[in-house]
Amino acid sequence: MSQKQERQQVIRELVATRSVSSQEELRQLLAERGWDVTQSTLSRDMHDLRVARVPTHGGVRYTTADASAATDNRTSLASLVPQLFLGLDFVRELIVVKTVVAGAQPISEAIDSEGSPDVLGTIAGENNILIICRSDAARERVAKRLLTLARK
Amino acid sequence: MSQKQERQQVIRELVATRSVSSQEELRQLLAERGWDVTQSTLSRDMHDLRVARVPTHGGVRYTTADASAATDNRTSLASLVPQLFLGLDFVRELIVVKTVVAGAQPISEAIDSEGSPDVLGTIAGENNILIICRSDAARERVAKRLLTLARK
DNA sequence: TTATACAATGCATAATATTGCAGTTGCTTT
DNA sequence: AAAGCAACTGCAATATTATGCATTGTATAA
Repeated sequence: MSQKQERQQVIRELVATRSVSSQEELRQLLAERGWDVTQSTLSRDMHDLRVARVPTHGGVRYTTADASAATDNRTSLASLVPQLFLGLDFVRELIVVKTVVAGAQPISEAIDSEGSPDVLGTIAGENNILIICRSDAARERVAKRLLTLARK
Repeated sequence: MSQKQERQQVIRELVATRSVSSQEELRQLLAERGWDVTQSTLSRDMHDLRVARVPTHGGVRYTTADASAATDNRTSLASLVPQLFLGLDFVRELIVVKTVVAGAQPISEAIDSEGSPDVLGTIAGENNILIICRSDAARERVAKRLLTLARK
């Protein structure tokens, strides 16, 4: 994955999980995580990612489109993940997938319907999915697959 | 209906039906229709109306945001927990939190939005939350924090 | 390796949007 | 009608975001 793609993935997650209100603020959050770029680059990233700037009660906030806008009856993981996936993390045989708002349910269903022997089952919240895998090795395969799909 | 309200209604329609890409452009559209205001006022109107600025293929356009995007009702754990928390239990890197009815969702969101590295993610049911932590040590910290907040 | 083509990025600056402040307008109360 | 208030708005100064251009990085072909 190129630097740019990785960075943009991190941006998607940051913007979805925190209340980022300027590109300069985002630049600092990225810097704390080791990504050193200028505001110019972020302006371009935000455009690439179609991250919207929406007014909130006392200011503004960046946000990604939610699942309702991105999903039109598509059900395969391959078509869902690039749109809805924000990031994942894991411990032992558990994977936690972060998604855009309302993105957990459709992805979760898509995973379940694949009936993979690696996956015991999934539980979806609002924007998190818990995937219970059969083993550490299984977890590795599942995580890798998702990450691959995520970068279109 | 006040001038302001009428104007904002017109703005809603304009923004919904045309591709407006700057407040200055909007100002001109309004001027053609007899509304003479400065861009400053439009900035305030856009905020009142929660009109989002979203990047498109070759530029940006304004669009009315849906409620979820504009709402910034992220409340702090510190204020939520004393009200809603009932107790917790854990095993390995998992914590199960019991809350009052309907208390799981808000606490869950508050935890997620903190973006703690100790927490991989949370899944909320009606009055139970599953918190997936990064490690046993992380689980200890998170549990301790919740218990501390609970007795304030 | 070197050359070539193109993507990615920073810098400086232009384009846009936000906001403090003061003046005006419109309402309500006395 | 006059006074008191709060909402509304313009102006000018700030703050934030976008972008042209030059440079640097990267992948590919020779």
